[in-house]
Order: sequence, then structure tokens, then C-alpha cells
Amino acid sequence: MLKLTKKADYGLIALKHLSVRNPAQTASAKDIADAYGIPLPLLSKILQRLAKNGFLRSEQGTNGGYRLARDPRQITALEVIRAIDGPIILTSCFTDHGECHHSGKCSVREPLRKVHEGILRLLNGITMADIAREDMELPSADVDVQIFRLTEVSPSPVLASKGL
Amino acid sequence: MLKLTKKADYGLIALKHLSVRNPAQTASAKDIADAYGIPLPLLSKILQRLAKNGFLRSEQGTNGGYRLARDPRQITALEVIRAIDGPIILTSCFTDHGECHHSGKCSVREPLRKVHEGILRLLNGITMADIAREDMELPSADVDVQIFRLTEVSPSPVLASKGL
DNA sequence: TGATGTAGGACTGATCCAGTCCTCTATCGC
DNA sequence: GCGATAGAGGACTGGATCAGTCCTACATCA
Repeated sequence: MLKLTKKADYGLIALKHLSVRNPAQTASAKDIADAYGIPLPLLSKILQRLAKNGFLRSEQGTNGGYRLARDPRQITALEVIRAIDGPIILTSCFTDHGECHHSGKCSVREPLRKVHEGILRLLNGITMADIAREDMELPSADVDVQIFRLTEVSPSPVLASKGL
Repeated sequence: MLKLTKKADYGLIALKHLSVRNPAQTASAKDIADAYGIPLPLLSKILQRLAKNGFLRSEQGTNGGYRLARDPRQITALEVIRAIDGPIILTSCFTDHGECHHSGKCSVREPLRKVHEGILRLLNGITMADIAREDMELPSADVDVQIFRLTEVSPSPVLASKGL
């Protein structure tokens, strides 16, 4: 279904929240949960994991909370999503082990790997600093359309059609 | 989790199978299921849906089966996936209705929409003809990294790291 | 010492995916 | 015409995963 989990969403929201403010300032899980209507215990888990993975530094006790451990320009969306959701697997064909139990039968593995890499590259090209900017630039059209293009195709109305 | 369903996988495999061979030739669901080790009733449903959506033409009766209804160069991976899995939803923030129940709170909706569009554009740029080619070109590195790039980032070892 | 806050394991309900089962209809060859 | 083949399609089930809750333990500060 090609969907991000809510946990990843929440994680990105929290990191954006912390990227915008003064890096010296801490925000508690409760602060963030209240600000965005996220269930506190759920957000806590996410923040704990982000801290465990080196994105955040946590401080316990009164007036404690979380602050960024790294420059927002050095944190990519890909890293965050992987830390929260685990490895991104476009198709079960290539898991971490790299093997498809359909063996030589699965004929679309290689093409899908290209798509997979494209998505990873896309996510890897976005930092928290980008996300924190409200005026994030629109991707210039037709740039990556050309990446895979080997044959002619008529101008597709797919992207313009409602629904997606 | 950003994963394609097996149904979409199977659909792409079947379409590739039909794209490679003579377009006049039909292949039954059983033929394809046997060739790739896909459960027949499951594949049947997928092929039926592809036929219903105009990708395939079906012929009933003895020696019946499926054949492509359109030029493989005119069938994009995006269309196929959408036909089988339904609309691609990167985050529940923007559904078909385009509305986030978090209202104005969800601060990452716009950035994620950009990612979303990037993925759609990527999938829309791949046709069945591309997938049917074994020597599908590798995406040239660093092309789409630049799309979202507004800030500097150090060369990331993320893509090179094992696991992805 | 108590309030505040993080750390983290266990558990549950809901949803969705993958696959199965069954019945029905259409077409071809004998 | 009849039976084998093949598509059409609805109903159902087991399992996995997600989203969220609950509870306890530990750390820090006023």
C-alpha cells in the first residue's frame, strides 16, 4: 500500500518541532504530544527510539525533555523513517538478506530494485532542515521522469487525475 | 512501512510476462501461476481486476486466457499499482479527500506531499516496456537528490550501508 | 520527598493482507 | 449437446502488523 506508518509521521513531526526551535531548548514528550494531538505514551516510545538512535538527546527529571543531538541539516528523512519503522522494504522479494524465496522466478525484482533505490534516494535527499522550512521547494517537474525512461510514453494524465 | 503488496508484485509479474511475449498470444491464469509459483485463485483475482481496468483483454473458454489490451509502453507502473492496491497513500494525512483530521496541526503534511509526488512521478515514469527489458538502465546517481536539496549535507553512507 | 519526566516491557483491538473456497457463466472441441 | 477448460466474483479465514493503552521502574530537580 506504500504507506508511511503513523509512528514515522509522528517522529517527523516531533523532529520538525525540535528543529524549528532553539537547539538549546528542550521540549518534553508531553509538550509535543499536546501541541499536535498525539497520544502521549505513543509519542514517548517514538522519542525514546529516536534518542536511542542518536537523533535526540534526552534529559530526565523536572524540566527535562528532548533536544536535537545533531544538526537538522544532517538528519535525513530516510534515516528517521528507518529508525522508527525499520528497513524500508518495497517488495518482499528483496529483504535484508537480499533473497527472494521465489528464487529465479521473480522476474520483476531487478526493475523494482531500481524503483526502490529511487525512493531511497529521494528520502535521503530530504533533511529535517528542509522539512522545517515552510517554503520547501517544489520538485522540478520531469526531472526524475527521465531517469527510467527508455521508451516513449504519451503525456499521462495520471498525476493530474483526482484521487492522486 | 512503505511496502508494495504481493498482489501488486504479482500483477507486475503477470503484466511483464504478457509484455514480453507476442501480443497476439494469450496466457491463462494457470500458465502464469505455474510459471512463477503464484497461487492460482489469487492471481486470477488480480488478472480479473487488471482486465476490468483495461490493461488486459480476457477470453473465456478453452484456449482462452489474457492478453495485453494496451501497448506496454503506455502502461505505467503507477497505473498498475493503483489499479491493484488502490490509491497510493504515503501518509494518512492526505487521503483522497485531501484532508488531515489533525487539521492545522500536522506540520509535515506539505513536505510529505512533495515526497509523495516524487514517488508518484517516479512510478509514473516506468512503463511495462521498461520492466520487460532486462537491461533496464540504472538511475543516474544524484539526479533526484538535488530535487529537494536546499541545504548542505555531508555525503551520507546510508544508501551504502547494509540493510538497504 | 514528591512532582516531573524518561525508559521500556506487556498487552489489546482494529485493520489489512494473503490465501482459500465456493458457485456461476462463457467458450471450444468432440 | 456435453464436458472440459477458463474467466467472474463473492464470502470467508488465519496471520501479521499497526495504533494505542497500561503498568512499572528509574532519574532529576525543587
